[in-house]
Amino acid sequence: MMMAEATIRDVARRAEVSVATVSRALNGFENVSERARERIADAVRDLGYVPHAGARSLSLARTNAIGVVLPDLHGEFFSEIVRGMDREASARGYLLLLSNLHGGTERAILALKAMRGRVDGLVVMAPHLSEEELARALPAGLPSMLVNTRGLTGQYPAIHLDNFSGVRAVVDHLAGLGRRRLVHIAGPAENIDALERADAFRKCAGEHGLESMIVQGDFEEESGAAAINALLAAGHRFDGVFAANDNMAIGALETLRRAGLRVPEDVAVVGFDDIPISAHLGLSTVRVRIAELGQRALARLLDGIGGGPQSGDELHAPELVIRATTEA
Amino acid sequence: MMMAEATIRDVARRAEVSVATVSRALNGFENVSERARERIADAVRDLGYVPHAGARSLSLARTNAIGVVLPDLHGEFFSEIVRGMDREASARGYLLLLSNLHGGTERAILALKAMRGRVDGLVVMAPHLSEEELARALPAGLPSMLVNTRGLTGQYPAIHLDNFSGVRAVVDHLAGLGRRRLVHIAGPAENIDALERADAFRKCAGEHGLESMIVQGDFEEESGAAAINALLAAGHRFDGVFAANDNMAIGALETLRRAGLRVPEDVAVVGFDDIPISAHLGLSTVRVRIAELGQRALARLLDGIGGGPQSGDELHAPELVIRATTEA
DNA sequence: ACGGCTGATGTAACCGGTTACATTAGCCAC
DNA sequence: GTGGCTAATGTAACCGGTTACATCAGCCGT
Repeated sequence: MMMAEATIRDVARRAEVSVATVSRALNGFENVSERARERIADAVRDLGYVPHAGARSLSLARTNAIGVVLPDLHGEFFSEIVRGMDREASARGYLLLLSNLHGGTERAILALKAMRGRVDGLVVMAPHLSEEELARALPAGLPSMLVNTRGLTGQYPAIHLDNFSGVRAVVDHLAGLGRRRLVHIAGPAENIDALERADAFRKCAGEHGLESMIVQGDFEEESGAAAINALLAAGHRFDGVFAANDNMAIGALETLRRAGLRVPEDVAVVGFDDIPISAHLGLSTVRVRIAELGQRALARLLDGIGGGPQSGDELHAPELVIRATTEA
Repeated sequence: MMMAEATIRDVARRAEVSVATVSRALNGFENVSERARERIADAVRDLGYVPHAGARSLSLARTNAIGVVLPDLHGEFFSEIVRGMDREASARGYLLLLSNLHGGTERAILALKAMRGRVDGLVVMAPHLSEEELARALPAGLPSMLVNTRGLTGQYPAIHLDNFSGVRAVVDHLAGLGRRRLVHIAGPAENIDALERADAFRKCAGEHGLESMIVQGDFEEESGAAAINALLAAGHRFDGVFAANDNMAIGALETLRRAGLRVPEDVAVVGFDDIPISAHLGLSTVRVRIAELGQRALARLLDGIGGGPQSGDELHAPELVIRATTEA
């Protein structure tokens, strides 16, 4: 059972035909006689021959694989985006070559270069690489799709989460409920989504003429709790909290209740992401269909490889989900 | 910027040396003159040369990639096991080639064969493939590690979740609390973990001399709720529920409370997996360190490829987590 | 009977790297 | 000056597929 792996030449020898004929037979060409076809099928079975995908892609200049380069992502987001990509990839006969970007800039650049010659295209999500670094690292001539990554607009097709429309829906909703003093718990400053959400919040709250303030968080539950504790201790008054993600919203929610405040009567709470737990807790939030975003990114990339239009930026719109933390 | 991608021969020509010298220089061999080294470095920079990993692995018979073949997994489990594998892989300079096994047996076999020549080893989790199918599908000569997969013991190294010890801890715990009439909500019949948990439950409950029954679920939250509803409607009495996973336990928990039963006073509830939401709901459960399992699988596989001992089966022990649904 | 056509097959170059082996240059000792 | 040694380099085969092109057999019409 542990025989050395057979090559196409072994098959040719055993079937007493040439390698060209074997190759043609295995790839379903018409011009192969029935006799040859049978002999080859027998030889393949006897030898347990499986084509060497690496060699194949070298001569075809085509790998049937797509490289996926992601930063260190939190559980739900990571698995959902990969699931979406996988859905599209396997439907179209592609494999996914995964590379997580831990470590510094240099390692990230190496990781990107390691994709050359392994994949037909790249989906890159690299929020912490600068525009120049990214331009330097992306192998020239490799079709690439940028996801939620700043810069290089126009040079590469990209797909972004439409943070602005999500935030606007939240602020409109809170304003519609008559809330007048809002707090935004922001995510880490180096995160592009966190920044966009904070900016959008500032702008939308301003348009509604609401009193608003922004406190810093880091996307973790504890930072949401800490933010609320600090505000309460400082004697701040507010009737609505909008956290940049659900984790922080949950921390905020539990802290508010522990402090004796009623949600939503005294304070309304809204998150962002719609992670599974949010439904259980009745948290109003903005649903991001992450899998769909991943699927869409891959679909556009593959269409581009197939020769379709290499269109520019695309926005992926999220959706407001109203639950108990904003409606009695 | 969109020049055709340079090859090592282009670099050699521009640096006015042979391809052999370029190859040696780029791979850090000693026997290359300083002068040549510089000229080559210049040429590489000017041309934006990036080695073609596919060609490289063809001649080296080494890809620095590991194939990961998983069934359709639910969010948390999928992302955690991949995270664990990625942690180990990227620490050792390997990439992960991901293939999800949707579709039938034939597609699964094709997916496994597609790995030949792309990877140096395989981590396979294929609970729905029979032993013969698996033996037929695994490319001969490709080091493989089986995860939570029945059969082929001895032929391939494997790592399994130790369902038995987890279940025993649960039943011991419930018995220790004085519970005497237990219900087990089982997972889908074709799932190996579900089967093992149900078997272990039967055995352990028997050893304690407890009254026990098993009802069928499908790992989804709704099936947990449905199971409880059916039992209550039928007038069954019980003081402990052990669901084969947390999702079903949560469905059961909410249904019990909605029916006016107190948890844990009237009925204790235990799940399995320890998904993040369980901590929030105070659900007692069995924690499976999934990432650790994935990491361990990859580590053993890589050790094996490196020539280490190809040891046999390994059990991955989970841990009982006691929370509010079993302790007042 | 023969030229031309069609269909099956084989030969060998190629994809882009690595590397065994041959070759050359440079240096030293005698 | 020459033989022997070492270090640097080049040539070409090889990894395992694909495919352009050449070849060849068989069949047709005239």
